[in-house]
Amino acid sequence: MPYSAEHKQQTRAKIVECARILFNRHGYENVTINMVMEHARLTRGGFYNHFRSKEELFAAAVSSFLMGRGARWRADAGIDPGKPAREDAANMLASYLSREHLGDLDGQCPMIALPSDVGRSNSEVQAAYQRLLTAMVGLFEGSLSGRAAERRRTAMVLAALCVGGMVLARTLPDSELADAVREAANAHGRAMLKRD
Amino acid sequence: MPYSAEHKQQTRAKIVECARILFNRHGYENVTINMVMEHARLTRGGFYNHFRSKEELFAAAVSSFLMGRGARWRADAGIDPGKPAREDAANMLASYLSREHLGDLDGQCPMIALPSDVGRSNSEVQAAYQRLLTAMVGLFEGSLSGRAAERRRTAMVLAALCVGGMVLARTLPDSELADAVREAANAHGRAMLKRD
DNA sequence: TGTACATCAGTGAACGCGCGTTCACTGATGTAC
DNA sequence: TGTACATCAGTGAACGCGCGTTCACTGATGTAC
Repeated sequence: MPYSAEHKQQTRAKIVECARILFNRHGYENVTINMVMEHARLTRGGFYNHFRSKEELFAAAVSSFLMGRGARWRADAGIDPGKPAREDAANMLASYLSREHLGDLDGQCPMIALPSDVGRSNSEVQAAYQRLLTAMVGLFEGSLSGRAAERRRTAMVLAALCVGGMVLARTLPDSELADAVREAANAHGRAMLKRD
Repeated sequence: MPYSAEHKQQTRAKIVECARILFNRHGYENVTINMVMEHARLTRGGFYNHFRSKEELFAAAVSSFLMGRGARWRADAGIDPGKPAREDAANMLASYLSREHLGDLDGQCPMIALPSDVGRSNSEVQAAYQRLLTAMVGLFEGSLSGRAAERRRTAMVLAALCVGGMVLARTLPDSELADAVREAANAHGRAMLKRD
């Protein structure tokens, strides 16, 4: 028997992690299989022992964010539906719209690092993206009070603010303007949570 | 003397218009010079009579949106600084976050069709993108009342809502969820304008 | 304990392909006379 | 008015290159005996 049972799985995980970082940094089209495999200290040819295609790798990379940071969002959202984890929502908002998150090109949420790449990819990738947004909306929703429909609507507005503020901030070359947009979105979201 | 003075300019404009549509539809990396030239009913080689590189074309394409729809935003924003053109802002918000705009893949605002492509492009492209956002923020700003700093902050929040709501809606495969996000952003923005 | 062996993760050369760009050319154009 | 000509927008074949993917192989591994 060759190698241990989890050896292959570990290699796969290493490839996905390298891919996630590289996709975040350079975008889907600008990352080559070769780049990914070299970063994982492997060679080109071995890739197809783990994935059927580059797109399958992309789906795995977007999903892997959900398993990491995204899992925490879902955990926070699901702790106790009766008790609104208000500070969880406030923390999420503040950290999502923070300067640290903006500068963290490698670890950034794919919703802001790769929005158009995902929009053009296959349904597997888009499903992973949707799960990510659903987790975020769920966290906000759980922390709000009032009627279900209204809570849901407010949670979606907060998500749109988070993503919109960061997508803009990421793209604007004038970093003062970028910070102003980010901070305006942050302050408005905070006020919405406080008002609730 | 060969050809008329504006003949070349017209050809160039046709190439830019075809490019703008194709970039919007497929993204920067997935559009080839050949595709653009064929759509303009020209041949590959002639491209370099008009542009030095593909990236220069991209900058021209993003700018061309500013000259079209974007110019209207700036005109609306600048009509009369003293008189807040409130219905202009309400119209902008409603039409930006409309289902029509979401479905109009060809004519869509580049801020939502190409956010990550622009983020990865050169400074010429990013400058065009920033001008687009500045025009949008300017329009909202002019329609609000209150102190300058507060108006600016609110205008930025509205812009983040517009872009965030549409970026999400464009990427979500579940179209009911996409509509819900879009509508939530729309309703919240409308309420902000009304409250002002 | 030691050896023979089957497995398959990983290697690296090669494949066909289409890209952005270059270049020698061609032929429609408007001017000069 | 008619013709010769210089210009240069547009043509289309060709360039080098790097991509995603395939494939014959190799050699580290853990088991069987």
